[in-house]
Amino acid sequence: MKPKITLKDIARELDVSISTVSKALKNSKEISKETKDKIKAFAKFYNYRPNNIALSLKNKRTKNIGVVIPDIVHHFFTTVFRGIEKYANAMGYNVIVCISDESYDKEVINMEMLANGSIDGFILSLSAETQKKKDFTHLKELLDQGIPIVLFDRITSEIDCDKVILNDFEAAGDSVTHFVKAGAKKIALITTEKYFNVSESRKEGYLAALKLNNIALDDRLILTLPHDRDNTNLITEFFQNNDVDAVLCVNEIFAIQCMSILQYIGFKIPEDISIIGFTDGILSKFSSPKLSTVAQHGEKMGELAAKLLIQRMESVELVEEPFKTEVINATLVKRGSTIN
Amino acid sequence: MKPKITLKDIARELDVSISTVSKALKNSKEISKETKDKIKAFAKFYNYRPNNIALSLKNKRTKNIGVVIPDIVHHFFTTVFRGIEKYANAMGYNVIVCISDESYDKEVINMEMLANGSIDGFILSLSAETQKKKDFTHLKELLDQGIPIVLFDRITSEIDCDKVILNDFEAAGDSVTHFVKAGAKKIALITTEKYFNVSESRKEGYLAALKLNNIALDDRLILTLPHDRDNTNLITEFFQNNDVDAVLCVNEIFAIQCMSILQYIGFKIPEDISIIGFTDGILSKFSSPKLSTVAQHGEKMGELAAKLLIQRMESVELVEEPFKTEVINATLVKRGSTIN
DNA sequence: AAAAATTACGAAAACGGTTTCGTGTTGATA
DNA sequence: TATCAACACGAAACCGTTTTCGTAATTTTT
Repeated sequence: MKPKITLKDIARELDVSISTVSKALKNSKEISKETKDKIKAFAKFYNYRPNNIALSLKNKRTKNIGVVIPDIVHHFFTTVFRGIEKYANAMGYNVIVCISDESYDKEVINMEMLANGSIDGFILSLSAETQKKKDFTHLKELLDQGIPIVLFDRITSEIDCDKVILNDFEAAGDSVTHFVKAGAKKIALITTEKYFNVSESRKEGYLAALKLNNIALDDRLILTLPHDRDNTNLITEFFQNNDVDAVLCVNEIFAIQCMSILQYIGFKIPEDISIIGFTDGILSKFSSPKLSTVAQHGEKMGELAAKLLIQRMESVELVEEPFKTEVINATLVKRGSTIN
Repeated sequence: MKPKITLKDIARELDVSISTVSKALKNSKEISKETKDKIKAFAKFYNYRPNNIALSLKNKRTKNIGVVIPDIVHHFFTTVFRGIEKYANAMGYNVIVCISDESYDKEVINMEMLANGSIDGFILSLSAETQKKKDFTHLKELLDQGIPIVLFDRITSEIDCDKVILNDFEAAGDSVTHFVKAGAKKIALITTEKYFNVSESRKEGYLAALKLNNIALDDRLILTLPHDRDNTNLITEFFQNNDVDAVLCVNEIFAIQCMSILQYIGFKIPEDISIIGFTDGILSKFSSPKLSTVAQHGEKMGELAAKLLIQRMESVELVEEPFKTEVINATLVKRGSTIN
């Protein structure tokens, strides 16, 4: 076992001062070539690497980014995370992940933990509970302390910071229009209970597109499903009681469930009913027929979020740039569950 | 904007020494009650929190765990990660994630990056390239430096450290036996190219179980699929050319692909052919019929890995305990793709 | 009343780096 | 030969903590 070597160790062994060692390793021209060579050779031999913690303390920057997401076992967040990690890593940053598990308390505690020096900035997507509570004081305080934050996907207008979102409104509208062009008239929406800003935007996009296409809104064609429960019966009843020829689902799981149930009842997809789901995840690619989806480009979103954050962190308060909200354009991936 | 407050700030404002402040906040009895109260009140008011970096430098421990996994957009690794994060967080540790992306170089670079003080220990699953190369010097060096490592799932016998694995051999065998009990005779295996120790163990389990059940091995019933390519044609041909009544797949995706293709060709599942896949992910739960799978209990695996690591890190070299290899028992989840 | 013990605090070192500011020794210039 | 710049290096401060040790001042003991 050979423990890590420090500047002090090198200085002692070579009988020079610590400052000389430090300078020599940074190739300072204050130090003579011979001394530098000697020190470098020694350092190399013993595989010297500066201690990150000491550097962080000295420089007052850790080169760590804190990422707080509601859930990791979730395709969209996973892809966003990959984007963040990729970009951050390329820029020399490490990523510390905390999972809020949709809990307000965990979100707050984790962020406060990390804020005490462990990270230089945050990327986060609000937990469901935080969105319900609408209490963002923890974010405000961090921003007050000068810690930059980038919000993505699950954002709030109450906090002034950089943000990355999807054009949910337009994407939902485009899906509806796609249905209409294929001849659909009775277009259903299957969504989740409120307080998710993304679901709301999608619903509004759905409503707007109906109006745009001169289709009267039929409230009965909007099915709102509870979270974390078996929806099979609700969905089955919905399709038995309503005459529908196209369905837009705000997520992939609802879409797949619809498809299974519809096929079980005896509908043909896409001949009888077309389906589009949000989130272009693994389920969509392996269903039969393959599911047409709104691709959210999570990886791109993550990269962009990381880019915004790093820019903000590295622009050492020169001319406070105004906060940006970047919009990622979702794209409709047409597969077998729609008539194209 | 109110910047973070330090001990020094408090000391200056209250006209005492830094040491007094530090002691007061730790409730040392060296300090009089009045002084303590005064300091605590001040600290509370200004929301003082000790700087993690300074603590890390002082204590020579960061309370950070480095997690290196080949891929995050992968159900199994994601669940393992959740288990790690959960346990680590409960124990007051943070988790820094690096994705090796199946690359040897990334694995090495990331680990060396983190090893210079950023973390106290590693949890990792080897990248495909590392397994191919069989070069583990980076791990050996870290262990030499006294940094503990826990390997999970994709492990190697060449490194002496704590490990957590799945009983792949037995799980595969149990699946085969399950097929046999349901009356199957011609049992196929669909696997990946070598160098994944897990696939190898599963194959051996398959072979052993065949022997145990007195079924002669038919080489033609083992299909080895390449990584990262469209396997549709290979699978289709396989089933057209071979008479099979049960299939064991080493992962979920192969299983789902088989099921789609078989159904497309005209087979009924499970009446004509039964299927079992490894990895109890989201695909299995939403296919029709639902896929019977070998649940790997990733979360449990992650928790256990984190537990082993933290134990190792906190047992400050009192009586060097021997390294353990813990085995997680996979369980067969019987769903609609098998006759039960 | 002198000695001893306790109380309450501060100085300083340490963790591992970076960086500013001397300073003694050269060699070149006037 | 006196002056001065260049060279090569070291001392020390600093980042924010913790902790050991020293020490006045007060209280207790004898």
